[in-house]
Amino acid sequence: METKEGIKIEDSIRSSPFADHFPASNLAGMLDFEEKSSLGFMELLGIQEFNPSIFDIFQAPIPSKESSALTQTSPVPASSEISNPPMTPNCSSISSESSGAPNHEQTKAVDEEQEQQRTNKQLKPKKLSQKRQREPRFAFMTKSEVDHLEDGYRWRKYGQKAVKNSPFPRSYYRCTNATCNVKKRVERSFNDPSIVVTTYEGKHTHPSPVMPRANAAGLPPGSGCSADGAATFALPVQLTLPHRPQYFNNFSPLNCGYLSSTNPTASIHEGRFYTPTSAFLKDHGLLQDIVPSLMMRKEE
DNA sequence: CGCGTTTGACCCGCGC
DNA sequence: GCGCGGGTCAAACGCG
Repeated sequence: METKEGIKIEDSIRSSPFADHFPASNLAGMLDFEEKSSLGFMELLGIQEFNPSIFDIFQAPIPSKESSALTQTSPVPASSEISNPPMTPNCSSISSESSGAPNHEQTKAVDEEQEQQRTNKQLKPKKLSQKRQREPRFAFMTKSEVDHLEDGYRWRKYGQKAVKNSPFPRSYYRCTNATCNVKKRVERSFNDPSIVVTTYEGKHTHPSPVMPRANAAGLPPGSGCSADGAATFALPVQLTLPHRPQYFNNFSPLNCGYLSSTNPTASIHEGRFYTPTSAFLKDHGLLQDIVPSLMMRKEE
């Protein structure tokens, strides 16, 4: 499944708009860490964890199938992927779920016919089968006692499934904004129940409803949590939660460019994972200030 | 009443 | 072709 759609780590790094901010040595170190570490569940996400920058997903999508080469260490499907074709930035998402799928008016009409037929046949006519176009995905692991981490957006749960070989169910969330197509999956690690794996899919088409300080802190429109789709995440923030999650590894969106560019070893804090919250709090006190600082570093 | 969660059924893709 | 597992739908329900 998803293992097929992994991304090539190094290529992604090099193609990353943040590549300039990752000294080669740092990158190597990070890769080494990724390769050498035998982290159990970490391996499950090994590739994605090391996604060089979440911003790649939105700025320079990478073809998935062609570039998948990183799954050799992942016995279990990976949790994130970059699956958009390398078209122009922002090419995929805003046009809703059907975007990218080859469905035009004709197919739409056909679909409606089929749907009518289904309606006659079944009690519960379901949505028709267009080829599902996967949005870019991005996953990270968080050490937290709460499953659903606050990330600045409002989510509505639309499903929950038992995960094979895991006692923990996987929850499916969708952004409550009607125009927004972003989804996320939340599941706990089988190996370490204290770890929450969150997988985002898609792009927010609206500003974060609870990130008022983003703009105030100097976030230019389009550079961060804005509606124009340049970047789409509100980075997970834990401002109000009693639990302070620990973001794992280099893959955390929070250390894309920030920590890695300053201290390559920071991301392997405690040998396994890194706690960006505390690090950021040192300098900024609030995670909301981090996002702008991250962006501003890019500008430097 | 509106919004979010729960949950069983259904759909779809993939591997065998 | 079939079965399995992931993903989604939508009715029912709960809560403020």
